Amino acid sequence: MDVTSQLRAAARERFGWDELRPEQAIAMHALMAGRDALVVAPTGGGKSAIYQVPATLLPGPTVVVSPLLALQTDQIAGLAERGDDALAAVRLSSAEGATAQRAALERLQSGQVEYVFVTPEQLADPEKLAAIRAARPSLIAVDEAHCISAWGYDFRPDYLQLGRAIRELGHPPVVALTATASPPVREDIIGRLGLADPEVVITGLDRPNLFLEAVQCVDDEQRRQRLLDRLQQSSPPGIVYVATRRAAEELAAWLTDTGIPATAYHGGMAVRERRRRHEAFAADEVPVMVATSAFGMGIDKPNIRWVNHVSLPDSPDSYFQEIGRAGRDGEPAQALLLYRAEDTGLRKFFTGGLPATNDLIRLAEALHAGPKSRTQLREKTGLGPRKLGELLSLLEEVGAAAAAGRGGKWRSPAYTPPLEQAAEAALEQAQRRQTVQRSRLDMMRNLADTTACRGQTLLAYFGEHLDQPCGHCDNCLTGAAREVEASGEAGPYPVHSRVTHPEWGGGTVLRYSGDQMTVLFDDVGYKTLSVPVVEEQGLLT
DNA sequence: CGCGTGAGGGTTAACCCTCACGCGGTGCTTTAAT
Repeated sequence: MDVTSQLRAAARERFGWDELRPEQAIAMHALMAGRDALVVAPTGGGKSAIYQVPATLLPGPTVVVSPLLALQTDQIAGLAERGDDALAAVRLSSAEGATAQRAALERLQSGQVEYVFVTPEQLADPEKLAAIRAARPSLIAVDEAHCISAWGYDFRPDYLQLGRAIRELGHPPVVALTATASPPVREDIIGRLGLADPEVVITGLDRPNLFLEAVQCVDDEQRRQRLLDRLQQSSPPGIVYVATRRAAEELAAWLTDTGIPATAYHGGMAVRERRRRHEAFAADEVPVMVATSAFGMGIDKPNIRWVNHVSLPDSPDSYFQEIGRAGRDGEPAQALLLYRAEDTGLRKFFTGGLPATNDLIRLAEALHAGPKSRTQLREKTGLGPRKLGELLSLLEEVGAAAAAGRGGKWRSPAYTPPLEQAAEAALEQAQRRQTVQRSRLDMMRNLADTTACRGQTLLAYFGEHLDQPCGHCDNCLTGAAREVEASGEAGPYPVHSRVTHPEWGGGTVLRYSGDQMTVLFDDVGYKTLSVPVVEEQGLLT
């Protein structure tokens, strides 16, 4: 039986899926042939199948790396529902007691388990990693892989160590899955995981049933009023995204007072309360959810009619992910962005500052004095766990830190640069990342301000090209998009061609709009340039 | 980075301005005390 027939048979018999979509099949074939893959596809687009089906055909267990325990719980429940021993799944996490963990590992060693769910933090534990390695995994799936980029650098540093964990597990085929990833994020995922010539599968990102709008507001009062006006005309269920926990609570209370029953949701609430509210929303008992970005991954509710933003997201990546939760059923849905110029301040703050040179030097020094565990390094340098993770990975990137064997310790590599030089290189690396992140925020601002077609602008950001204006945004509706289109310069360089700027280096042309062009530079991120200026001064080559 | 807040000073006395300061998201983990 050939691979295609095997995959089809497994999908039908084990999971009850009669058809495999072409994108699913392409990715599965790559994995079956021993290759890595990166899949960008919307939630609910059958991403899980891409690892679940090949897992049943490959000889060993499959390691599933997933960021949230709640997400893992749902996925394990979904597999258990099939009632098939060949789909047995276990989880290693802080939610399991010592006894449960031992039992899970024993089942894993004796070959009774097909799927092992873990967080990146679990793989950072040398003993657990060794136990998983002993079970000889034949496939690794990294779900919600954009978390590497979004969280790895400061929030959850173990995300940056996934590449090493994969190597230590013998680098079986790896599939990274996410609903959104702009080119820099894709590059980050591939680089960080150490994917080798992966099969990259990107499904259509345009969402014709989503109507996109953006309105700039002068103050919060006006913004609230506009939101209220809109909500009074909209049918629930819907999500309002806000930037802070306090705003979530206050806005939910205010809407409720005004006659629109709303519930708040954010990361500061007790886990049980969060789950209760999430379930109430899923069951249509709560019509309006006012939430921070904590309300996101794992929401697979088909009938969300609108997603409104009452603050500017930090990037088109986040924006796309958040509005993407509306209209999964294919019925018309609205995405309204109410923003203020001042919103960018908070986002810049969240991006974080640059590390102190002193801290970098002290850490490099401590490593130089001999191999140390994280705990020892924290004692030696006085750095908090999060900061330590961030600085360690920066030093690792510039060759001034490395894992010392498999014991979870860190050391200075043999040819480590001098302390000051290492610190300077690490700082430059952090600066580069900050510059790129800020350019993504600029692009978000751009997307909000533009009078051009928003669908085209958004897709261009992701490196995709829409031949025609999208026809489902406010600017298309008013005709503003057509005017911009009509005044558009014929670009001197084709879309997606490579160019070089004297100061910013190499980049890729993404889009022309009016007399502006957007270029994604490898080192400094997204830039918008004036086409006449570029032509007159011969800025690009 | 930029907002809201409260203290303090200045004063045509009940308010106005200035300035400093705190605050702000995302979740894993593990552990100590009830």
